[in-house]
Amino acid sequence: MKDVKARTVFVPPHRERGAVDARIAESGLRPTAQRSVVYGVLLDNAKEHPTADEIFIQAKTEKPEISMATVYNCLDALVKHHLVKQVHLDRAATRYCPNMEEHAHFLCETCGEVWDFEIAVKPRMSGFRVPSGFAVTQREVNMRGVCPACAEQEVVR
Amino acid sequence: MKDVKARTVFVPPHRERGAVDARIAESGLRPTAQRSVVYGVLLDNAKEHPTADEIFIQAKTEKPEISMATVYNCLDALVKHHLVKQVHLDRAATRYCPNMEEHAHFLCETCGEVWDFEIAVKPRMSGFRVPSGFAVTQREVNMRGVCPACAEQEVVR
DNA sequence: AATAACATTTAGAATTATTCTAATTCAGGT
DNA sequence: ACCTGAATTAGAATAATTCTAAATGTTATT
Repeated sequence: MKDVKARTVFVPPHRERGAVDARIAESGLRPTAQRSVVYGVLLDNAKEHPTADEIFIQAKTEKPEISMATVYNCLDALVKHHLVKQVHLDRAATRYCPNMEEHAHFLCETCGEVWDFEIAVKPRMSGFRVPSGFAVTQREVNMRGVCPACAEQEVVR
Repeated sequence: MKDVKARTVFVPPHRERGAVDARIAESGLRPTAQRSVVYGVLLDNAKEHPTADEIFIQAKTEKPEISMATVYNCLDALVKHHLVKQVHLDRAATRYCPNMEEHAHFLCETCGEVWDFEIAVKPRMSGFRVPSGFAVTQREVNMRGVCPACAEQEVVR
């Protein structure tokens, strides 16, 4: 699997960078400089579903003193406050996604890129029956397979 | 989150232990002693969605010479041959599931147990639109929330 | 404005899951 | 029995994440 940046099919609504602090505050979190940078980086790179590490590298260009531990702290805080969600596609590093609309992820097993798939019908995890008594607060839908570009190459080969 | 064994709502069809080797062979894998033990342990503990580590501990009681690397090797082989699937619920260790029927997983965020949720309608990842050109070979649906037992306790408290 | 109380950040060490490596063992075909 | 390749093994190595303790920053209280 090549080590390539992930792209997306479904482009999440873009958020103006100036509003980042406001959003953080609205969520109930104190908007510290570090949280702003981390969330900002994530918003700017939503399509790439970056890992903590990738976020750290980018955040460092904006705020060189930031530490890896802080990136993890901030991400955890953002996740707890529902501004960001984690994507667990495989054994590899967790990816982060600031698109909070219900959508699925697709991992191309050939090139490693990650894509967003939107839902057709409204929400509701249609098809899955939640037994009574269980309170579902979060859903994660992941698919794997081959993306169009890689499928093409296989034919050629 | 307490460290508790996982239970299940949906009990996967039980497989007789004697047929384990046959199944492995059918999948195209050579049924070695280690693969039999690993797959057997997994079938016997399907409800618990064990981690590689937990499988290792159990496998060791049946075959003391088995090594952790072998458990990983076997699990990888079983996954490749579609006898087992990986479950990526969070940052923690990957869990393994020998129930290959399409179903979802539910993680109780309070007690840490994992449950199987069956699908209501037939298959088809209904609700999610797969853009044309993408070939989906595998799906994983995970939910998180609070299980009945934990919900009960919260009320009491 | 000073102080106390608390939250956040930091660097680096520690932990954990997983993968890698090289040597050894095993199984099937000749 | 012997050869060849596959599978297994122990242990080292790696990678992601968490932990720790100290330092810094923020807010509330006086």
